[in-house]
Amino acid sequence: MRGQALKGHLDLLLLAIVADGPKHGYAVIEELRLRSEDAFDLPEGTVYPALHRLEKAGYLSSSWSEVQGRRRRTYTLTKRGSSALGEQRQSWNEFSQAVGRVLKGVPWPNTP
Amino acid sequence: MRGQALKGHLDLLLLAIVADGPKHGYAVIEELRLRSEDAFDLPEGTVYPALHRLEKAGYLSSSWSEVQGRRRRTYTLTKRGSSALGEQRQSWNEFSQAVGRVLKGVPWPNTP
DNA sequence: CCTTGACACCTAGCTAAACTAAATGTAGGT
DNA sequence: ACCTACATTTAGTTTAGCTAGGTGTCAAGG
Repeated sequence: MRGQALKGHLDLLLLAIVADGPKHGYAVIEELRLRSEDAFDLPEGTVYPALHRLEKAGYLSSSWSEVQGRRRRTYTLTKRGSSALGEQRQSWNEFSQAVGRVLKGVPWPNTP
Repeated sequence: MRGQALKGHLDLLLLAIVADGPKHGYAVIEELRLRSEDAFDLPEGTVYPALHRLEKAGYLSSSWSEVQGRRRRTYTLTKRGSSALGEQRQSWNEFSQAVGRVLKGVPWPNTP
């Protein structure tokens, strides 16, 4: 599934990563790859704009720092971001369960 | 979740519906709403073009008929569509499990 | 009779998300 | 000197899903 489409669930994933502690963009990418066991190996051009989007939306805040000559932008989950994460977890659950029901086949109870 | 984004998993859902027997577009929409318990209530502008896409891709074949004065285009899953469905089921499973792992938090084993 | 709503199909055009493909720059190793 | 890993940025392409209309049949109700 490498380099595949995240299709609208990227925000959820990013918020979930940052929820476990502030991280800079590059570290978010690594963590996402690590946690998903290589399923999500996202290009920078996907993640960085998404982080900007989330900050603009007020879900993340960022601050610059310099570590060994390299500048980093570290993101922290805001309060709004935290509640957004909660909602998005919820809707992911509903979504994935709904897909499960569709894939399972006919919805009628057993008619023996 | 009504009127929400399906984001790339629509093909899978449509193939799964038609896999349970040939159906015309309108019936696909109803069946999808039924099976998902109202989670997926898709506009025609979403479903019809998707069915056309799937037919063009060789996953569905269609034939016209007339039932009580109304013309219907009925879609049937092709062999290629059937194997595509198999693959897409698989990749849905991997995808949803990967999301699950990310949402669950840190991937390391318990360190007591 | 005429309107409304369910049935049944179609599509031009908009939007936004994910990606490609570049660019910039530091640090460390060969 | 060059390459790779680290770290960030963004202009531009693609495309999926949706909006918002259009066409037409049939049955029911006012």
